[in-house]
Amino acid sequence: MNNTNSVFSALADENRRKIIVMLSRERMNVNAIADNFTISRPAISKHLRILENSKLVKQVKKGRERFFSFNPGRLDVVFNWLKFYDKFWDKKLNSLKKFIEEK
Amino acid sequence: MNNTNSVFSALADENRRKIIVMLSRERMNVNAIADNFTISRPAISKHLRILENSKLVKQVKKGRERFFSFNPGRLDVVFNWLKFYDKFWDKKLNSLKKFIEEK
DNA sequence: AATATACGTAACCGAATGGTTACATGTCAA
DNA sequence: TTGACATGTAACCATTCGGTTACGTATATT
Repeated sequence: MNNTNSVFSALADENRRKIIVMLSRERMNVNAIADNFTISRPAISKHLRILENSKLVKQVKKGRERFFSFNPGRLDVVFNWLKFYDKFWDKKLNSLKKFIEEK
Repeated sequence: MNNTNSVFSALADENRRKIIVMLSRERMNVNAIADNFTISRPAISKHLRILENSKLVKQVKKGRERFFSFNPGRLDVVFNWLKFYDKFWDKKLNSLKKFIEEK
């Protein structure tokens, strides 16, 4: 699967988006992630595998645990695709200006 | 299907992303769209239905033709989701500044 | 050494996805 | 009004998806 496909389809699932938001705050092991869901741990494992293949998250093994963390750089795939529509960015300029000025 | 899901999964297909890019340049009828693909016209119709349900494109009937056009405002769904990760935007500020200054 | 913990993997299942062909319908053109 | 054209819809099919339960394996703990 090509990069853009893998990223967009990884993001097309609500549970996976939730995992990403969680991992953006702190790295977590599989059980810690699964505790936030009602679905089974193997189901979470599958989602993590998909996220990993899309490179939106990465994994480090530590003893018997696997710690997952968010790879924000991978959002560039989305960001770059969004750029195809220049007018979209024109419309966004004002809010982005505000955002910048607040920093 | 909720808004975010419908938009991200609409974007998860390469053919549909290609349709969006095409429609962002000009509105087109179904046959004109299908001419750019090797898959069948009914397959294109299905993709258009999905894009329409996600509100990424809209349709106007004119005689026996249906003209489809891109609804850029709908990309806000993606944009807004991307905002969950503030640090992502911090990193983007410089390039966006440039972009703004060029306008 | 025995047991508990943290995961992965396999096999399975129903539903959704992306494609096809065949046909129906509404509109334009001769 | 007959025929061509633009498109939708239905039925079908193989594959993928998101979930499950059962089991295997490596690492800690006692």
